[in-house]
Amino acid sequence: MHAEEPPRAARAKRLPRAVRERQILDAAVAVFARHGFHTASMDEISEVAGISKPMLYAYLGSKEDLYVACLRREGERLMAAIEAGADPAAPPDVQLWRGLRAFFGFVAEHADGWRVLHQPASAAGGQFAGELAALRGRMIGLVGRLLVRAVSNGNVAAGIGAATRRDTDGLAAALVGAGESMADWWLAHPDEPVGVVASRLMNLAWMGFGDLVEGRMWVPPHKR
Amino acid sequence: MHAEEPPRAARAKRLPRAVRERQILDAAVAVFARHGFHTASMDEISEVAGISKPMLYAYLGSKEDLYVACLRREGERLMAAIEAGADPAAPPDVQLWRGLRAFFGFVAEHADGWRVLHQPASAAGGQFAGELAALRGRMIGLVGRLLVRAVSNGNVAAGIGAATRRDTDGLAAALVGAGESMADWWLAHPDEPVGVVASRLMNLAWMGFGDLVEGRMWVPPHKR
DNA sequence: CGAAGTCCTTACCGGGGAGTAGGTTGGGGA
DNA sequence: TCCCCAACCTACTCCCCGGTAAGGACTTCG
Repeated sequence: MHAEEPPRAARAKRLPRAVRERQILDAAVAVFARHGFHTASMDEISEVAGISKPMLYAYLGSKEDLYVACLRREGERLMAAIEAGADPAAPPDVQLWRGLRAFFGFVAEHADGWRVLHQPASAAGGQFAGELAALRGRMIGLVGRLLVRAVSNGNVAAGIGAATRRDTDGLAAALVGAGESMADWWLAHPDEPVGVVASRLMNLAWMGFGDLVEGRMWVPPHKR
Repeated sequence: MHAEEPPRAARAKRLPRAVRERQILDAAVAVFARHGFHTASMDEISEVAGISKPMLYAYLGSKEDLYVACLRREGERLMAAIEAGADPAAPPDVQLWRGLRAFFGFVAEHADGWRVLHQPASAAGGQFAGELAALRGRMIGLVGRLLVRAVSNGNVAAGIGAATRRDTDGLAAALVGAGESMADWWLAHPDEPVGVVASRLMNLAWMGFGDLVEGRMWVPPHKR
């Protein structure tokens, strides 16, 4: 039944340890990004890496060790990307600008790494991912319509006038994410009263968007 | 070995179906919140619910069905809480204010529900939860220090002067969450160039915080 | 009292996947 | 040329956990 065994020379043979470890980590990141930790199988990782299973254990240890290794490598890469553009001498707004550029740059270049870092979710086969996405979509839609209404009551900021719908959708997603994140933070600081937390986010969100409505924008220094 | 079998009357016996279903869902939400979907076992859920395993399957179907039921119930509760305070006649800022209050109110009263909805993560036994939390902490620290520096360069907003450190930490968490969320949104709209996404979040974040630095605040109408 | 139906349990099955035992190949040194 | 060791694979074992079969007890109605 193993009639047409492929020449097998296709799989580069007997590589030095460091190279193999890189290959394995790359494969693991890809698989973990697609399936999440639990649904990912060591068999699939070994297959993607073009290697047999015992090699994984010989080089990277248990499945948990391997996952931690992925988290560490991608995490370090992310932090390195952000800190690379850091310039403590620059004014705060420029620093923030550069940090955001670096962050989104990382996401663009290492989408799988970002997925591994951010969504240990996606665990099951996209089944209740649908449920969650639907709920999230409803909330984003709610906020988005609110923003659209607010925009139509004020002056549309010049820079975002062209693709308003896109902008409001993206901003709505950001607001929802900010709310979720602050909620997590709140769980770690339970002594804060509701009003303080809510008004803090309110100040962040509304004052920012209020400025956009009135046509004030932050622009990168020197045309970039 | 089953020497001192407890009277077992402690477990309320022979309850009507509706009550049992509520008990089961409550237990499932608690367990899923603590362990995530995959690491949670039906045995543990049945134990927490004070019931035997086949009852779960008789009443709620498979493990996935049960999980979906939890998502739906908690999701509906969340949406209901938010929509309850909605008043389309109110001005946008008041609407947003009420929505935030309702949202955080839900999180406060149904922390487990929120966890189930938001972090299908936490999958493994808090092991690499630590890894992720550490990375997130570094990023929040980075942003937090940036905000502290920015505040000390401007006028401290009157309302947040007392607990500046807390405020900046919370705002930093919110900004990080907004960034993560917008990153996810971006993955669903890959045609957007980096600069557009980054500057959109920049406008949201900085203009909002810029106002705070200059002492301008949004205040709830009529002292609430 | 007996029949009927519902609630509930113990005790098991089967599959999938983490982890391993042991043999095989190929290259570098004597 | 021959040996030896490191890289590598095939082919298992074993456990955990989702799911179920088959039967027991309490309650209610004729």
